[in-house]
Amino acid sequence: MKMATRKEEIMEVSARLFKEKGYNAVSMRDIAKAMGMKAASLYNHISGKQELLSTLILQVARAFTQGMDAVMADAISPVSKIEKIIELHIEITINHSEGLAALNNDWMHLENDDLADFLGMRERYESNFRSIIKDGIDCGEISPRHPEVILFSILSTLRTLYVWYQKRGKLDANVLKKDMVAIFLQGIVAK
Amino acid sequence: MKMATRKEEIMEVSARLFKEKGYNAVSMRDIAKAMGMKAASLYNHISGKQELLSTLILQVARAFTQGMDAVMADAISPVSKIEKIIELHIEITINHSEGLAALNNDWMHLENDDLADFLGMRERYESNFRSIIKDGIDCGEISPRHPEVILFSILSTLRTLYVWYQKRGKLDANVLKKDMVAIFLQGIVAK
DNA sequence: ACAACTAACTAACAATTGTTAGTTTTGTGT
DNA sequence: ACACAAAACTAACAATTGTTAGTTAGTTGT
Repeated sequence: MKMATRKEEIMEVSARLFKEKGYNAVSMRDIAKAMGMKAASLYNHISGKQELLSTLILQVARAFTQGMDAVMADAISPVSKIEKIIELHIEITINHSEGLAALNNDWMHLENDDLADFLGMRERYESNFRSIIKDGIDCGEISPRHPEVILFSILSTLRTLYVWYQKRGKLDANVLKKDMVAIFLQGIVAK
Repeated sequence: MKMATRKEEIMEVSARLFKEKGYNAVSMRDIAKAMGMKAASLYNHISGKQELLSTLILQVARAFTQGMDAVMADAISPVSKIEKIIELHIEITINHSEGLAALNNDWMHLENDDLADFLGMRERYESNFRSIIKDGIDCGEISPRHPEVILFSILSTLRTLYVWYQKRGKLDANVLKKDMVAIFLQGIVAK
């Protein structure tokens, strides 16, 4: 039985609103109105506004961490790892589209341990990605450009995927993956 | 004489704060404190918080529009145009670093005409970029991938440039440009 | 010295914020 | 039918928000 708890409903609604206007521009009363109830009633299900944000963000962050760990454990070439990372981002974009906006735009409003957890995961993620690129350059599989530029070119695109994915009328996930891999690996110039 | 007016100082300080915490998380009292004065005193120089945001964003948006117009007027190949666009973004990133954050993250808090102006400029910009890519594909200069995927891959990276540019200890603008052009045109795979 | 400006100040406002306390309604198992 | 828990409600709170009014200090031109 696919029974969504009331708490999960609140989280979905909040995620949608946060995505549209940002964490600070959404009031508890806004969330309540979208749920068809009064602000005070929300507190029967959640501890506060912060919980909404941190649950949302850390959930997605853990999905990334977990996915990256799997990629790192795989005994494949650096370029194949990058392909897997692109797949990972597409999959998370499809399944956590709303939470991704909060992660990208509102992580700085996390507090204390939640903020530290997030930053830790982000740093580990980037550092894993960086080492994949460096390995690729060292073994001659990847062109010897500045690793940081490669990293941020790919990562910026992957991180912003959620903005485009639904706006541009549902391009198929497989087409998207194939084209993105082609662009980053072979470039856009016809040969 | 390089005399910055008080209003310009306020705009710089606001831009810095908006970049760190986002428009809605910065109060007029925050801005005032950073300026070493009281919130009410700000109103001797500006009309309100909205003016700060719209001035900041529309200034940068106009720089983009102007730059794109110049590129479109140039009688060069599609790929050369894309190179020029990359240059344009790097230049704006260096000169308007702070305003870029507001443009990227807080444009939805613009009101009325300002919002309409911004959306108009953004749409025109993207549509110009899209037509350059399509021209390139039509004339065989660019690989026949989904144009939308090419567009958003490049544009996402360019738009997020400001986040990385200063964090990663000042990599030279020329190196940055050379590597980014190489990555998008030739890809990252060694040949 | 005096008038005119500029730019700071203090004090206060109405609205909105997240949240709590206490109460009533709704639904479920016995 | 009754008890119990879940989940909604009303009312209110202290704090913070953007902004205005009125005042005072500092600078400049004559």
